[in-house]
Amino acid sequence: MLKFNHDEGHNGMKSTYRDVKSDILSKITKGEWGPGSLMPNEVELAETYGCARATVNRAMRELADDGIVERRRKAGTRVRMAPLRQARFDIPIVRCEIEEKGAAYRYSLVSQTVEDVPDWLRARLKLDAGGRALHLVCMHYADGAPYQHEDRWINLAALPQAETADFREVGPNEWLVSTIPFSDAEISLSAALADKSLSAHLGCGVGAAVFAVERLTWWEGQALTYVRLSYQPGHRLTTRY
Amino acid sequence: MLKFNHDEGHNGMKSTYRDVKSDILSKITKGEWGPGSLMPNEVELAETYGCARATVNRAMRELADDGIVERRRKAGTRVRMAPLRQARFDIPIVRCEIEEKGAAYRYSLVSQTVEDVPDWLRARLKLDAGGRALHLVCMHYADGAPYQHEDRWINLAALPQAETADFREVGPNEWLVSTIPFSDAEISLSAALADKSLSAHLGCGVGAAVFAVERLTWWEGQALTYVRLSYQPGHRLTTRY
DNA sequence: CAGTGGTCTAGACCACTGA
DNA sequence: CAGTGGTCTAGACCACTGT
Repeated sequence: MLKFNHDEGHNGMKSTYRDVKSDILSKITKGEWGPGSLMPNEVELAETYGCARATVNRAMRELADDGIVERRRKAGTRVRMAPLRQARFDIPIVRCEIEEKGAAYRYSLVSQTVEDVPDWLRARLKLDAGGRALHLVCMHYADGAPYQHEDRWINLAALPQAETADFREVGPNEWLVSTIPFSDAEISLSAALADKSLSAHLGCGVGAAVFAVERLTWWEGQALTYVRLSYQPGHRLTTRY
Repeated sequence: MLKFNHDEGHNGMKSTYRDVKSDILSKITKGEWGPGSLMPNEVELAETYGCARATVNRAMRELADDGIVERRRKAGTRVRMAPLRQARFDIPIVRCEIEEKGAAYRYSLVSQTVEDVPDWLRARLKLDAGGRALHLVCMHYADGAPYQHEDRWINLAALPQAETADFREVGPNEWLVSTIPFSDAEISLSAALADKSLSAHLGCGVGAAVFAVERLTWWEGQALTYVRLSYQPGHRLTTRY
C-alpha cells in the first residue's frame, strides 16, 4: 500500500484512522462543516475515504471523545454547537514535578498527630461514624525553596497501618501510592489566601494568593485520605488542547 | 457462529471490551498485578477471556489512555509505577455554566477600546510585530450576583471584523465561538489577588483570593485572543476520576 | 530477528432511538 | 420499523524495539 502524500478526501487512496480524523477535523475547523450540521454516516465516509467502516468508526469515536462531535444512534453524527471541550491536566507526584524542572527535591515532615476526625472532614469524606485520623503536615522544597505545603488526613479506620508508618523520610503521597496504588479520587482546584502558618511555611507574605489542590481518595467505597496541597504564589497549572 | 467458549478466567460469560477492561482494572486495584509488573500479552489475554485480540486491544488501549498501564511494542504491557493520572476538567461557556446551576444569566459590557498590543501580551501570544488589539472588559452575573470577570484582548490583525462587532448584547466568548468555532488553545489556572478594579466588579474585598483561568487561542497558527477570567472568591473547579 | 502491540478489513449482529 | 452507531470476530500485515 503506497502512500504518496497526506492528501486524502476522495482520491481513492487508502486512509488510516488518523488521516480520516485529521481530514474531518480540518473540514470542521475550516468551516466546511459548521456547528450543528449533520455529517455523513459511517458507511458513506468509509466509501469517501476508501477504507473500512471500522476505520471511520475509530476516527469518529475519537472526535466524540475529544468533544468535537456528538453521536447518537439513528440520529447520526453532528458537529457540536459549542466546542464543549475538556482540558486534561496532569496531576503529577510532587517529587516528579520538581525533578522534571531540573531542581533538587527535598521533603520534610512538619508534624504528625492522631486526632479525632473533625466534622468538616467527615462530611467531605462521607464518613458516617466518628473515628480517628492521622494528620500530617509536610513541606516539599525545590532547590531548597519552599514549593508545596501538604496538609493531609489519613483515615485510620481504612488504613490502620499508617499509624505505624514512618513519614520522616518518605512522604505520605509516596507511601500511599505504594500501599494503595490505584483508587478513585475527586480533585478540586481553588484559590485561597495564605494564613499565618501557611505563609511561614511557604515563605510568602500573609494574605498572598495561593493555588490549592484538594484531593479526596477512596478505595472500594472506603474513604482513605484527604489532602490539601498549597503551592507557592505564582504557581500555574497549564495545558494545551 | 456458535460460541461455547469455556473458561475465560472468571465466570463463564462472553466478554465485551468493557468486561475485559474492568476485570483487568480490578486485578490491578486489588494488587494482583502490582505496579511495574508485566502483564500477559494480548493473545494470551484473548484466550483467557475467550474473545478476539481486537477486543483485548481496545480494553488495553483505553487503560493506556487512562494512564493506568504503559505499553511498548516488543516489551509488552506493564502496570504504571506511579498512577500518572490526568484529570479532565470541563471548560464550559459561562452562560451554560450558570444556567446549569439553575441561575439566571446576565451579561454586561464594561468597556471596549482599541489599543496597541502591549508587550506582555505580544510575548504571551508569540506575536512578532506590534499591532492593534480590541480590549474588552465584561462581567457575567448569576441571579444578579457578580460571577465572573472577563478581561479579553482580540488580535485585530487576525480578526479585523471584531472591531465592528457589537459586544453590548452578545459576549465576546459567544461571538468568537460563532466566528471561529474550533481552534487550538492553551489554558492556564492560577490564583491571584483582587485588585481595586476587580474587587469593585466582583463585589469582593480588595485582596480577596480569586481563581483565574487564562486562555490563549490560535487558529491555523495565528494568535486570535487572550482572555483572563476571574471568578468570585470561593469558586472551585472539580472533577472525579 | 523475533515478539509485541498497532492497525486495517470485511462481514456480522446488536442496541438504541427517531420518524 | 428502519437507520445509525456500537461492538465483536478472525485473520492479516505492519512498525517498532529489546535481546
